[in-house]
Amino acid sequence: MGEPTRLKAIAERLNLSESTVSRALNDYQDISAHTKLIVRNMAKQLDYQPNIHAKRLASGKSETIGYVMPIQEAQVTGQFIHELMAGIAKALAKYGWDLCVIAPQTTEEELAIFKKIARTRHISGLVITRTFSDDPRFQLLQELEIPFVSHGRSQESRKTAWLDVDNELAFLDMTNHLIELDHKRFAHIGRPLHYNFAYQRRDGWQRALKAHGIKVPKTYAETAELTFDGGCYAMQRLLEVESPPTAVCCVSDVVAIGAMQALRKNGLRPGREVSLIGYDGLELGAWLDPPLTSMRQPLQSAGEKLAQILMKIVERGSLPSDNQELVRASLVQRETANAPISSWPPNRTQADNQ
Amino acid sequence: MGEPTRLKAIAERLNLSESTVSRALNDYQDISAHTKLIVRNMAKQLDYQPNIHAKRLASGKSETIGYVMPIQEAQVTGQFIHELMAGIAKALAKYGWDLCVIAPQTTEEELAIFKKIARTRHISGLVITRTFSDDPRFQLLQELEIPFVSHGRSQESRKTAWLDVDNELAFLDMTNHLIELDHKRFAHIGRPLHYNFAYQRRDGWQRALKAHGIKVPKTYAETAELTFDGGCYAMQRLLEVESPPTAVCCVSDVVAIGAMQALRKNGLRPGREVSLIGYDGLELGAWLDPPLTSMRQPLQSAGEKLAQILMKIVERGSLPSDNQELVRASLVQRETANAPISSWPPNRTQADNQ
DNA sequence: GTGAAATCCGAAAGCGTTTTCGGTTGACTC
DNA sequence: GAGTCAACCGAAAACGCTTTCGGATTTCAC
Repeated sequence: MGEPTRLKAIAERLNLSESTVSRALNDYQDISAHTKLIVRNMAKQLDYQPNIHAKRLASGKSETIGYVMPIQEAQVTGQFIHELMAGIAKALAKYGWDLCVIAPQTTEEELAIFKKIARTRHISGLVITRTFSDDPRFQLLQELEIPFVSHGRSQESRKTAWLDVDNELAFLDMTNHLIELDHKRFAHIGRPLHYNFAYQRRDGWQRALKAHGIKVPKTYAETAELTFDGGCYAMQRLLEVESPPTAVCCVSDVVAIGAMQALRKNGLRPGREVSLIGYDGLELGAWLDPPLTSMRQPLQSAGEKLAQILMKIVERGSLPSDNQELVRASLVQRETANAPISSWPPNRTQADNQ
Repeated sequence: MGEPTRLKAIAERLNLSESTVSRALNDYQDISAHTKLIVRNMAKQLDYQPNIHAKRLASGKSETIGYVMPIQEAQVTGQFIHELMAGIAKALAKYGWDLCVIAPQTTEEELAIFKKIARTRHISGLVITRTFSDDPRFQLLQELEIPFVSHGRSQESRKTAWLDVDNELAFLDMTNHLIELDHKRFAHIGRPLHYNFAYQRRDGWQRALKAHGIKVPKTYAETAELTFDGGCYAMQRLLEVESPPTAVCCVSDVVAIGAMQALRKNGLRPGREVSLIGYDGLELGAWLDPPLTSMRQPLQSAGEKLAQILMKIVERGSLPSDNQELVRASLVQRETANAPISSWPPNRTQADNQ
């Protein structure tokens, strides 16, 4: 393969100094247009690629951003993470930056890694996802002065950079869609604690109902673990209340899929007696019977945006608080959200007498 | 945050030279045990972290491996990739190596990136996945002398390092399982070309049949695109042959899920009239109705092994051809593989007369 | 035609490690 | 007690780039 081309080689060929060549390639102002041109041509001709380690050592910049890959909660986040990472990597590649994956096994390990990064600075910025409402990472990263951007917000994210889907709006849209289908009784399967988005999604649901003057019993606000089983149990409980809902807004697709299972077990068909909408827009929702209606957030483009925001902050000192952006999720119409049917729910007393 | 600790600081504190400190930390033979001890203690005390760029520049090693993340064929590879990457990252982290994600948009771009890496050497080895039977990457990487290990084989992989699931054995096991359930007519939905594993899986199915002296019509060897629709169409065709099969081995879970859909459309229930086994062991298979029986390969541990193999090759010059390993997939028993029922298939002439 | 101001480039000092090469000890042999 | 040999450490040269500083030209105004 031969030795790679060095700065030195270009300099010698052109009878220039290394420093001139370096500045020409980096587009310094004090190099003439003509010199820049011939240097660049020669660089191209020799297929010059700077030694990245020397560059980073000399400049003190690492041009590498880290992505903290969540692994604790595996539930179908795979697709999600994959698309997001693809977007991040794509945007970074345009500028020659690297994407380095960090996969801590525990939160403690994660925080320890942050501290290490703060000392070595071999990673110039971080993208974090799966944010919690009360998320220790936000404070630590700010203390350590590590530039970062989060996909999702937290209580602590007033002054930090983030990109988030407008969860509240998504659930407002979702609920409105069901209202337009002429449903009257709307339930919500949310998540008890922890994740920040859970609150926002429930709020969106509530706001839509309030805007239309719709009141629902407290029992309609169910919660579940973010798993298939969680959704299944929650739906089961909803079916057991006095007068069960005809439309259910689910905090995630996985939960919705669990809910579908509960419906089937009760002899009901999702989208007939009870309409369901999930959230995540997972591809696999299309493979179910019936295919799951859902809300989808853009992921690949979100990844690209995250990378761009981070580069802006790292490179150009952009203020984190100037980089907060909400994106809108869109409805993926499939077959679990339809107009209600008149025969459901059956008159409870009748049903009880059977 | 203060300046990070440098080698110099340790040297000054201990009245040693930087070179001695460096060699002490790197466990050179010509440094006394006592010196090593005090140097290490001081390093710990000052929380010393070497400047990674200086280290890599000086040593000429990058201690970074790249993972080529497939993005073209998104179909549910997300979970797959996620688990594999988690394993890779975990193993690398133990040795302080970095995992750098490369996400080429096209094959051409991928090959161009390889060429760039060959020149810069800023990545010391690659992990590639989704291998094709006729895969141009194998030859190029060998030519470029870039160390790499593949997850999956290719025609060209005789002399390269790989880790692969024993696809043939997996489908042998899968088919044997159905044979033990007392099925008599076994079909296979495979994939036409391209992917290497497709051949192996079909061969495993055929070998099991041959070993039991079972003969099946040629029409039982179906092929499909690796998608939901592909599986759906293939199953539909299988249902239309003279005497349809009672057990179907599917090349992937997604294909199997499509096949389930085709069964339902024909008023059949997967696992009753027709048994199905998928391949991949996707979590989502458990959420279907009925839950899909499948074969699962270890992914996280595969990732770890891949990383270890690569480090061994890069660091200790281990021969690629000494690093070829087959792992065995295991059956994930769920509910789509059961004993055949006597009422199926109906007598064809009867059915036609209805 | 002088001085000042631009314009352009080279010299050289880093950046923080690793690694080679010698040199200084002290112990050991006979 | 001279010579030999380990054992241990320091000096210094890399590694390949960036960036500051100043010097040499040229340009321009007057």
